[in-house]
Amino acid sequence: MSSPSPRERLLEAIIDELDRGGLGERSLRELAASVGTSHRMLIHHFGSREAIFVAVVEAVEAAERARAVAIHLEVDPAEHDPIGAMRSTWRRLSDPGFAGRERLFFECYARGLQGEAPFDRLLPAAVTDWLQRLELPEPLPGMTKAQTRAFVRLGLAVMRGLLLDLLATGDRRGTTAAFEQWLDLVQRGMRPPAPGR
Amino acid sequence: MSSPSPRERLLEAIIDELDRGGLGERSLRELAASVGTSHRMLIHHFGSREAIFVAVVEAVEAAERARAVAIHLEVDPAEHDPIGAMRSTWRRLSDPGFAGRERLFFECYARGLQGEAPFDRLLPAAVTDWLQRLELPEPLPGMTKAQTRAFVRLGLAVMRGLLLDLLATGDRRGTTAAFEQWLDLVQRGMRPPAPGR
DNA sequence: CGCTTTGTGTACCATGTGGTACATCCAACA
DNA sequence: TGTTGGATGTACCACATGGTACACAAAGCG
Repeated sequence: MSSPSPRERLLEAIIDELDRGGLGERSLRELAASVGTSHRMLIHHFGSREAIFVAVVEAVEAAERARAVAIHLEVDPAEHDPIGAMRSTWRRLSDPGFAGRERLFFECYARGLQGEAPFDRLLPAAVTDWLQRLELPEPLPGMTKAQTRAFVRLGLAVMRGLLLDLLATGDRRGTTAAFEQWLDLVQRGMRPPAPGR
Repeated sequence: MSSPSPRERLLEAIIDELDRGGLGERSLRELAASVGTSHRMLIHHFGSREAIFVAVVEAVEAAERARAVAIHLEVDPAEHDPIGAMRSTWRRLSDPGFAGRERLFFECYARGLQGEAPFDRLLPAAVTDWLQRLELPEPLPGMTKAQTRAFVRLGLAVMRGLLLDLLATGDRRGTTAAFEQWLDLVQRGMRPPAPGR
């Protein structure tokens, strides 16, 4: 609640700016100009260009973690409606308002894959964090524990894959239809094999 | 079979090099040194740094297209074993030998998402090309045509999402288990709802 | 009040950048 | 043979880069 330090204000402005346009090969000066300061100030408050990237990665990571927690809370309360929880998760993820943040996430992810510091520090958590957090208290019906883990992992991949599709095509309707297809499969798969109607 | 032009040889060396390490913020000089030339030569044969990136994107795009075609051919011959085709596709995609090329693909993809030229020209084809190519001649049993399209789209997302996971974690076993979970779901979903055993 | 800390602007630095000019080399070809 | 055209090396250009030195202003505090 105390007035934020200039560093915090700057970081927020930077991330806002990166939400549009990403970081790409931007120089300190470009970045500074786009948030209304001088490169001198960025160096002063962050120490170096690299340190800015570190701060950005940490922010992206924190946002990702917060999202995982939020979804965890939503899924967990054993209301036994995983389908509904998944659907609302997708609805939130596919909100156009988040597109910028997600593009930034994937940019960091990809640069991390190439071993570029400091983006690579995002990777270990990018998958395992979610898997840990989404681990279900007990196996799904008809599955072993390992299968359930694999299923959750698959679910994460579905979200990421469709998100990648959505960001590239902008086709929210089509990707949502694909997601509904997923929910359908899950629903059918979770019914015992031969219910005998 | 004629001896390749120096430009072709250079491009191949460059892409080989990018398979390890990506392009990141590499300068002409770094790039030249890593493939054993001078930056002077790269400019001579390509015209500009940007033009090199164009050539790289085209190569990545061509590789992606070739992969789609190969899979199309494998899936199409109506041998009615889509599960087997998917499995072998995943086995091929998850081959560690392709990891470099896939990292490069995702890097280009992410940079394209940020609007960075010339990577953005990869995006339109990155999804629709696959969907067109994988379009099934007739709807899957129990699905409308639109649902079948959505299903294929979902399948692409599963591959991409799991690939992203695999590249980050290196956990081929775990991601393959997740993929098997997917195949399982598909298999169960494709059976008519109540076969009556 | 003076003193210190912090934020900011101006000017600067060495280095690296993409790109060019020009000379040289070498192989193909008449 | 001489000539030509592409490949290559050296040297260079103007400019942008990340980072620094230093001066100055404002605010907190004794």
